Amino acid sequence: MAWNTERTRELLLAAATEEFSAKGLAGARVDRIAAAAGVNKERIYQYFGKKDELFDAVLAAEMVRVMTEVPITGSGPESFGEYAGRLFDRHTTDGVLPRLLFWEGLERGGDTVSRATRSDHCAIKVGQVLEVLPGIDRTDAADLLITVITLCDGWPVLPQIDTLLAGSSADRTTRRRAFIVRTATLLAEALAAEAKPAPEAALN
Amino acid sequence: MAWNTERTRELLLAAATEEFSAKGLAGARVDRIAAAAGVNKERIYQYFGKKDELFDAVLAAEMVRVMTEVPITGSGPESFGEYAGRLFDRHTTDGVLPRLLFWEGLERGGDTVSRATRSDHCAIKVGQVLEVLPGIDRTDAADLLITVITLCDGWPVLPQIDTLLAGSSADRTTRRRAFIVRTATLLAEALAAEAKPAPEAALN
DNA sequence: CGCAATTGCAACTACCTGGTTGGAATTGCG
DNA sequence: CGCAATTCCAACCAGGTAGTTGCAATTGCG
Repeated sequence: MAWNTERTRELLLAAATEEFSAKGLAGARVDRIAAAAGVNKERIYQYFGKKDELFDAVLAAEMVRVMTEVPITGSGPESFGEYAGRLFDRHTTDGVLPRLLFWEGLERGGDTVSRATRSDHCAIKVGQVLEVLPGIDRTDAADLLITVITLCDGWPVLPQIDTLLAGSSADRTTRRRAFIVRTATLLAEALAAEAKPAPEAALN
Repeated sequence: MAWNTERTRELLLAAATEEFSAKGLAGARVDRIAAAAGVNKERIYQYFGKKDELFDAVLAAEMVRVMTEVPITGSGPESFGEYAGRLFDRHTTDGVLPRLLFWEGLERGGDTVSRATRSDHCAIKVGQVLEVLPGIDRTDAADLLITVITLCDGWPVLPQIDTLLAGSSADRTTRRRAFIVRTATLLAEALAAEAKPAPEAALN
């Protein structure tokens, strides 16, 4: 054996991540990925099979990365709101994962090739929510997560909406962040209050 | 003069809407649009210039259509929540506009060609929010709209997220709708309360 | 050093793309 | 009916695509 095969793989994966994020599955060019990685074209087919499978590898890796980089910790609605803020920041400074997710949703209509590995990590995420907001319904936890993810991921992908509706003031990002954090906290509070009814107020 | 030129235009626009929604700007095929419209290829270039401009025409038309079909009416937070529900329904039964918006955001990075006409209609929308929730800040109204639009539009485009996080139970759509309506109502209540401080409770 | 695994190179296939062109056919107003 | 505007048809262009192949060069373990 010879060569550092692992390094070649990672170079390709990194270049592919950039390319797919920018241009999508159909728009990405295999030649460009190989050139950016400084690696020959056929390595892609050797290591990942075809374009589609390379995209899968990229998306899975990126999901796991972000999920571990931005954990849900602490306890109570405030903590959950603060998580939303961190996720927002992460996506604002690096919009790769949001873009990959929306590309996948649009170009493949949700028919993921390798759903298996990813769903495990997602289950962990729902578990984290239940730890921070104990007692709430599992379905509500999932919906809460979906809401926050949709809001944080949608922001870097839909700059038009913001410009059209709110104009282009300098600190739009700051305002949007604050609004999302507020939304997340508010929702978490509502669900938590419902889980363990307050001493004075009953259900409703 | 002869021929029904207006009809030709509309046939092309309808076919293009379908094609662009499904495949995006880069993925759409001019030949396929022409064939679906039962019209010859060069008509597209004659009427709309190039592919890009056809996309603009499609997106503008679709935005105006949905905006007029789903107005923001009534008064109070409940009314706003009900608007969110109607928007959700509209996008769930016909996901064309959401897809077009996300395609544009991803493929053109927010650099819209014809922003002018669309921004007018958006200003109207913000105005409608201010009528339903009088007294709230204009920026908050915009953020409220952006939030609801992101949630309602993101849903049909990101089926993966839902499947991964919440499983694939039969009534996911119903649950998601309820959660979004609740979120919209909750936010509207919070902003309205802030606008005209309650008799008993002061600011904060 | 030797040798097998890995890689670079460059050409190649087979096909698809947006956009254009020239001429013939169709339409319906006046 | 005449005629001009509109449309169809079919070929065409220049360029780009994913994926493959055969061969020579490089690498580093044993």
